[in-house]
Amino acid sequence: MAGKKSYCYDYPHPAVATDVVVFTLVNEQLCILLIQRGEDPFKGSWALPGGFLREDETVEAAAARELEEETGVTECRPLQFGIYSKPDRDPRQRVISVAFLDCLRASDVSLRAGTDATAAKWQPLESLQRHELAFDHETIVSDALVAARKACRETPIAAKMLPEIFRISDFQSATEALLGTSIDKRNFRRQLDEKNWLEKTESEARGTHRPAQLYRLSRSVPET
Amino acid sequence: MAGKKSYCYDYPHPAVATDVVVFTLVNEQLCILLIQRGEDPFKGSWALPGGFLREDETVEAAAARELEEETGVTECRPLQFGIYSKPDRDPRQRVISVAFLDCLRASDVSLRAGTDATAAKWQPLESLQRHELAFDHETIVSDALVAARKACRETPIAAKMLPEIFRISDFQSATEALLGTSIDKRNFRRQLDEKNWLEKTESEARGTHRPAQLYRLSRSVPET
DNA sequence: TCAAAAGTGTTCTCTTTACACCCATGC
DNA sequence: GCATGGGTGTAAAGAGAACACTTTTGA
Repeated sequence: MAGKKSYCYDYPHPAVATDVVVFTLVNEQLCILLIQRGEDPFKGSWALPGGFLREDETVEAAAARELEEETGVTECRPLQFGIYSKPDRDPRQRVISVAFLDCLRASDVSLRAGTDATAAKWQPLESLQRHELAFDHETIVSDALVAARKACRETPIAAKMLPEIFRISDFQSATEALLGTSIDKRNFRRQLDEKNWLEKTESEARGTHRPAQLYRLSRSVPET
Repeated sequence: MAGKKSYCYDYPHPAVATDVVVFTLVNEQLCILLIQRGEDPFKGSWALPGGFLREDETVEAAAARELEEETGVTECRPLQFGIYSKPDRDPRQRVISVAFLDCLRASDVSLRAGTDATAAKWQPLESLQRHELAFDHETIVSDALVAARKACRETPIAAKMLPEIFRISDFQSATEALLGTSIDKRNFRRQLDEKNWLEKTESEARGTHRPAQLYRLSRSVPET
């Protein structure tokens, strides 16, 4: 592609990459997106989606681009939560990774094996085993979970895992899945209407029960 | 020094630098450390201390090293709070900056002009004018202040601006300077002894008033 | 009429804020 | 004895946690 051009500097420059921890719900279970590496090192292992920073983009833009490339989902605003810079974290060359997280709907994602990936999957966090991930991605995932839990108290990020319109109880389950705790229904609803995160829609959800008011994310909302 | 060796890669690699926002108190006023640039771009302007990441160190280590080089203060643990990666933020070349902050005692610092700096000074934050700083360092400083204010609610970081032993009222003034607010004395003391940040020393401060108990930072304390 | 989920208020506890006086010393 | 900062408690308001029953629908 790039021919044989090479880029030279007087001092060593690290490669800079972004890694993205993508959370979603599959059957009410909190999962993260993993891709299977098609190249050494760690060929065959599962790893976080990510890639190298390009010349003309910020790290935020790089993370959003990677996310779109791996999932087909556009208009993400991944949240930066860490930097990983141990000199030997990648055995090939020095790579500094800027880590991001985002939540999105599993149904919007068309899992696609990327350029250097052979497969992709949604991995339930609960059944993620130790030493299953490449590089230091285990550390990144566990830091991401802490950051996501913090974020979902301050922003409606958990709603990004839901359909465009949803019931309050859906939003509560999503939040509970992310936090790993259960929340009292009345307290959850009260705190919710002190914020301005949701707006009513005209529709209701029907089922073998009382119809439920449906909501969507407000337009004027603190993004991630 | 390094001769004419050069480092080549198949893809463009950005330079990675760390910038450190160092807070201290000079006459009860909150100040930050600035250095005057001896080279273009922005020759003669004031900027944050910082420098490039070396091959064998993490960004945290690089920030600590820079801090030591510019101030002579060892054993810092600067706190990472941001990344600045706009492609054109440095007109010479692409530089990504990982930003850190720390608090330290002005009396421990021997201000020294570094390799590419002609001078260094403590700049009172209050009298920092717009457009006075090089690059995007104004943004970095204002983000640092937000991060430092958050940190001083969670850790005794403000005490790092004080002598090794100090009165509670000193700690309160330092906290107030950092927060830019005044705090009720009794509330401050009550909240303080719910934490385990300080331990009593054997000594007292005397003056034309009732002697004051002196404290030091506890050994087992959440570092920055 | 039953099963299933929706929706709704009150009490208690804990945290945060506001506020004023006496104490020990040096001069 | 007076100026200076040190040290202390209580009440009110707000935030977070605990807790149970009625409503509406579909089958």
